[in-house]
Amino acid sequence: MITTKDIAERLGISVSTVGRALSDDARISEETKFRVRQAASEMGYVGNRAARMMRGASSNVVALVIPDIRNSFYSTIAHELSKNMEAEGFQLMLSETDDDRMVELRHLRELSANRVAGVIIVPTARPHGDSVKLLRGLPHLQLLRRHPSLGSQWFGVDDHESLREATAHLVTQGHTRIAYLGGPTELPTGAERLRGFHSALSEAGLPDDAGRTELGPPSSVEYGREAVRRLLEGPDAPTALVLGSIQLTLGVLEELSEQGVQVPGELSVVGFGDEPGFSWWGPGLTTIGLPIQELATGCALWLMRRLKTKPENDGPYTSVSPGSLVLRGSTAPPDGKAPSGSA
Amino acid sequence: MITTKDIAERLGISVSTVGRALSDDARISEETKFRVRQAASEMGYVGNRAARMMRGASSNVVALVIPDIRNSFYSTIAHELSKNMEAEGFQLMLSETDDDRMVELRHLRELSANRVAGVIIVPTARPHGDSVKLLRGLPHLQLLRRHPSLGSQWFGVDDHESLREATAHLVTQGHTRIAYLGGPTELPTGAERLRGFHSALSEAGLPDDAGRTELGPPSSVEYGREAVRRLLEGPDAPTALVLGSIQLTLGVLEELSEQGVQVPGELSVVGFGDEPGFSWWGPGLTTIGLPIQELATGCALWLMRRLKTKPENDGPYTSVSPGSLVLRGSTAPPDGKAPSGSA
DNA sequence: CACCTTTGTGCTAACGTTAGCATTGCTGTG
DNA sequence: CACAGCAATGCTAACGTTAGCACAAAGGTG
Repeated sequence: MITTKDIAERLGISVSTVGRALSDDARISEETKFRVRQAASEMGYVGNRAARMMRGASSNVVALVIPDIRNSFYSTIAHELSKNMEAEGFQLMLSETDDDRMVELRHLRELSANRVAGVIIVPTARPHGDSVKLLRGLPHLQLLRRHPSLGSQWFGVDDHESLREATAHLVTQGHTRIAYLGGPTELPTGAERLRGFHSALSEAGLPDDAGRTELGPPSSVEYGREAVRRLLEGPDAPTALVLGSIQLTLGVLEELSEQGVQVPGELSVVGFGDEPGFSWWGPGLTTIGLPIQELATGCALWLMRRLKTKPENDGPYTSVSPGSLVLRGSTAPPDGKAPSGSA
Repeated sequence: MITTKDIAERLGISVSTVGRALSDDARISEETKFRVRQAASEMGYVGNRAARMMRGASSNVVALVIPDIRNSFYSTIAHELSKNMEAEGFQLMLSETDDDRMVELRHLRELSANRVAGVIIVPTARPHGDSVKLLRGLPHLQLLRRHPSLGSQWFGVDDHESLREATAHLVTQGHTRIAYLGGPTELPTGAERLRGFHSALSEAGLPDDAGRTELGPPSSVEYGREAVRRLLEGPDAPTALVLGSIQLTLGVLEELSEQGVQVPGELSVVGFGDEPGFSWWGPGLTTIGLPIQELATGCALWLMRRLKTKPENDGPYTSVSPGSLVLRGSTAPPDGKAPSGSA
């Protein structure tokens, strides 16, 4: 690799002069600057950021720590972050945890060793103590999920209200046997979504056991298939289903298609998230739309500002974006009942 | 940030001893090692890789340079790479080019400044001269697309054969007015796919003008919608459509759903790639399946080996994976003709 | 002409880590 | 007891860059 020393030797000047010429220092003559730049360009010089970091410069890398990039929520986020950060000269490091706290810890160790400038993290259910320590030493931001022992900067969506609204929609249509299929309550998002589901039921005066729930790994398509199979068995199968995870939704849709379940005839369904395929699935999937793009842009802007200014303004920050129910054809009153007021 | 010096001062020993204790050097007494590790752990010491790199250690970061992470091909690749590399202690840097050669160049400059250990790149149509220079100085690997001025290591799929097979399938069913909608021929993949399409037509003895083609930005869902609208206009609209890009496929499916086009009645369709929604779209989308996961694993293994061994074995390497046609319900003979032999 | 200022450049140290070489104190052997 | 050998540790330099200070030459001012 070419260094400033190589350029200096070739031009018979000192490394200091080369360094200053490259950083456009006012004290260097225009002629020298020109010759240095010429030589640097010819020789393919690229500054060594590791050396700059040793001199106190900060890294230009921000890490995104997420469960799985194949989840369209996360790839959307990665894209949006990348786009916003590229404009500011930052690079994006991608770390997938697979929702495994030990993998998360290993990644955080590496990120810390690499002295990344900041971290945007969707934490696992219970991050390792060392992960917490490592994050304390880094500007970081929690995304979607929120763990109390991490920093108090958080960008998320209103999980409770989203699920409440979705469930209320089904209640309004007259459903009384409604199932919820979502992630485990260990995850803050899982807990909030389940809570939203129950809120809607109790607000409607429905008994708590009106709602059947299946909680499982939120990023397992396969679990979605199994769970919906279980839910539809037996005589008192629910007439409506609300989902609390995009991957589970994908599994459910596949299974329902394969088994030829009539939607919304036999079962009303409200999905979670919005994928291209959701609009063309069966009668069109009514689903909980989330402003993921805006969320990611918000994160990017916040972090960019945080990294460019003094770290004084590190007060707690919370941004809760509302979801919105996207109405399509997959929900209808059960057994042709009237749309409302029949309980 | 805690350094070895801090640990040394606290324990009243030299930095050398601390460094050696942490790297488990045989010359250091067990007792000292224990004390150093204890202190390091308590103080939250994390080695500074920038400093190690200055001493000749190589980076543990590999960059993935792709057009857009939201494309499921690329998110699958990113996931697979990440998974394989994490096991070897490598981290993944993500750079999105948006198929813009200047953005690509900016990213490569940064990656080079950060002294990444290697690069896996899906190059833009015509990478900038400086991009080529930069890549020459880095172990790199081309993925899917292949540009002659870059290195001779390439992992791709058989674009020509995949499209030939897909088109031949339609020809066999009796279609004589077939359209191809894919990426521009400036992209090596676009050119190969188009060539495959034409190969199938000429093998079938069909005139070249039997095939209508629409070439546009391969990652624009919107362009897919517009293009299929154009294709279906007019009296001699094609009876079958083959696609050459996953994003264009998404656009086409949306548009066909919205317009209520009968598939395969009015139009037979062969998609590109395989997404969750493809199986439940209309009658099920017949599509060109590609072994993206295997491809990514191959890349990861090749690069990990390359980075761990001496760079002697840098001979040309090419891996071409075959695609496979996934038959579902979206293709049928036109106008109820017999499945074959009716031309 | 002595002095100050300006302009352009060089020298040196520092960042954190590590490898080579030097040093210290001890044990064992002749 | 002298000395070799060894175990444990310290000292120093080097990686590439940059900032502070020093320095030389030239021009301007009294």
